[in-house]
Amino acid sequence: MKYQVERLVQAALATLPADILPTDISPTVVVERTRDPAHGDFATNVALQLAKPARRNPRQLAEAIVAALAPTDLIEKVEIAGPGFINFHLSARAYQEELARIFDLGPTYGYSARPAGERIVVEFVSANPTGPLHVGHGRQAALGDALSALLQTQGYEVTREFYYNDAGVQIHNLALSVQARARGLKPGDPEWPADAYNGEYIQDIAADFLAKKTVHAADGEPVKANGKVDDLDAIRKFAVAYLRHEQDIDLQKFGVRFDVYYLESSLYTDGRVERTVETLIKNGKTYEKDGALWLRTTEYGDDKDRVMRKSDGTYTYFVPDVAYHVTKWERGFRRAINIQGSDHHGTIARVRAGLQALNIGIPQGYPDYVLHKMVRVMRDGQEVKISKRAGSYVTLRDLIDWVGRDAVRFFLVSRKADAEFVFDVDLALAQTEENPVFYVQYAHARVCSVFRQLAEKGLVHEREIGELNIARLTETYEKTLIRKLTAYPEVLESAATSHEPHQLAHYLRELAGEFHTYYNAVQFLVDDVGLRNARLNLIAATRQVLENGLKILGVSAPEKM
RNA sequence: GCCCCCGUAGCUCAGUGGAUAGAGCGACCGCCUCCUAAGCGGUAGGUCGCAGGUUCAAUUCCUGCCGGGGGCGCCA
Repeated sequence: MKYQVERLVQAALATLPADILPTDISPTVVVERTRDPAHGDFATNVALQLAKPARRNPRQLAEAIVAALAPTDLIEKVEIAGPGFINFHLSARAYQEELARIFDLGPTYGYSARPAGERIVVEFVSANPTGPLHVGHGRQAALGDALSALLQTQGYEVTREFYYNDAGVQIHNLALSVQARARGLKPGDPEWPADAYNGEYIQDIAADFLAKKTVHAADGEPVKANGKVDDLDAIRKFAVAYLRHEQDIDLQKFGVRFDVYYLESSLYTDGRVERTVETLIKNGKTYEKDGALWLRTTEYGDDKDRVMRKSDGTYTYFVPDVAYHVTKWERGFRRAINIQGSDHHGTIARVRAGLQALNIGIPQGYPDYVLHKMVRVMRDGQEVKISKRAGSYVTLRDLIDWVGRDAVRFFLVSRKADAEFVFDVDLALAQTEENPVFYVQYAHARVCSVFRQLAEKGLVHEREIGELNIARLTETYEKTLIRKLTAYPEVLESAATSHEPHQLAHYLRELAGEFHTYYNAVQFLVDDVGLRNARLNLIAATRQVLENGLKILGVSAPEKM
C-alpha cells in the first residue's frame, strides 16, 4: 500500500512544471504511516523537504503536488496539514483489496513482491564444541533464525550457517579435560590440568568414552569410542562429536535448523589457510618481527597490526576466519551477515582487513555484523549465574526446560540486539496478563475459538459476503485493526532490511492488542449475515497475520489455550 | 588511555529530523445473564542523562562531558 502512495507522489512530482520545481532537484519521496489517525493513513513531508531547494513556500508546493496527483479510487481524501505535510486517507476499497490479498496469499502474505533471488549467508551460534550452549547462544539462535526468515520474505535465498571452531587450543584443552576425568581426576585435584573445563558434562563424556559408546553429530560420521585413556586423539574426536551432538539436541529443541555446518578444521586440511597466508605475503601486506608474521591491518583502519603466525608456527584465530570468509565469497554469497556477541566487535576490523589485503574483489564492508549484548537471567528476583551441567553459566537447555521454547524465542528477539537483556524467568512462566508471548498466542487462539463457535452453530464463514459489506466496518477499533493488519508487509521489510527482528515482535504485540480491544467491543457471531461475515473477514485476516508473524519468530500459534 | 554499545514514565523497554513522546508491568477506579476476564476501558506518572552546535524544525544528526556495559593478547 505504501508503495502505491509513493509511486503516486513520485508521478505527481514528475509532472510539475520547471518554474515550480526546478528539474535539477530529484527528491527521494518518503511516505510514512501517520501516528495520529486524524492525519489519515499515510503522510509525506516531501513538500517541506523541497521547499528550500525549490525556493518556495512549502504549503504552496504541497498544493501544486496535490493538484498534480493522478485520480485513483484507492484514495478517498488528500489534505495539506501543518507546515506542509500531505496526508492521504485511503478508501474502503483500498483496504478491501488489501484484506483480499491476505486471504489470497495466506502464509506468504507480507512477502516482498520483488523477486530478489540474491543469495545471502547468515552465520550464527557458531559455538565452540567445548560445552553446552549458553543463553547468549540462545539469543544468537533466536535472532539469526528470525532474521533469516525475514530475509526470505524479502526474496533472498538464505543459507543458515554454523561455523565450528573444531581446531585450536580450546579443543586440545577439551581433550585433556576428558582424559583427566577418565583417569578419575576432578577439578581441584593437584594433577587436574590448569586450563581444563570444569563442568559436570566433562564427566559424562568421559564415562561414555570409557563405556565405548557411539555418538553421531548432525552432519558427521558416527564416532565410536575406543575407551583407551592414553589415546588423546581418540578422546578429542569423541568429545567433539559428543558435544556437537548435544548442541544439535538443544538447537532442535529450539526449532533452529542449519543448512551448512562449516568446520574450521577443514580449512587446514584443504590448504585454504596456507593459501590465504601465501597470498597475503605475496601482496606485501605482511612482515616478520620478533619471530612472528604480522599483517598490516593498520592499512585498513585497525589501530595496530596483528600477529598472523605466532613464533611457535601456529596461526592466530583470525587467519582461518579470513580463509573462511573467502569461502563465503567464493561460494557466491555477495552478502554475508554474522551474528555475534558484542565482545567480538574487536575482531571485525581484523577480518575485514584480511579480506581487503587479499585483494580479490571483496567489498570493504564485507561481511555485515549484527552484534548483540549479554543476556542475564533472573529467577525469583535474583540473578542466576551457574548451572550444574555447565558450571559457570546458564545453558540454553536450562532456559527451555524452565519456560518452554516459545517464550524463550519470543523473549530473546523482543529487544534490540544491542541492548542488554535481562531474561525474567518468572515473567516468562507467568501464563497471565503480563506475559507478551501468551498475549499474542491468546489472540490467535481466541480467533480460532470464534470459528469453532461458528461451526457449532451450524454456520459457515462466507468471505464474499464479507467483502461486499466491508464498508460496514466503521467503528474506530475496526479501522485501527485494519490499518494495523495492512502495515504488516511494511514491518517485514523494515525488520529485514535493518536486521532488527524485534520490530516484528513489537508489531505482533500491538496487533494482538488491537484484536483484544475489538474482541471485547463487539460480538462477531451476530444474526446480520453481512455484518457477521465482514467481521469474520477481519478477524480471519488477523489470525493469518498473527500466524505468519509468529512463524517467522519460530513461535507456535496454538488454536486452543 | 583508546574503540563499540546503552542512558526515554517508579520498573522493563519501544519510537522518531517534524504536527499533543508510546506500550507493558506496578498503583488507583471500573467491566463477565454475552464468541476463552490468560481479556477490555479509564486515571495518575516524562525538563527523552547534561551542555553546546547544525536545521525552518532536534528526544532523533554532530561535538564534549557524566553514568552503565563490553572490548583493547604471539587467547578464541
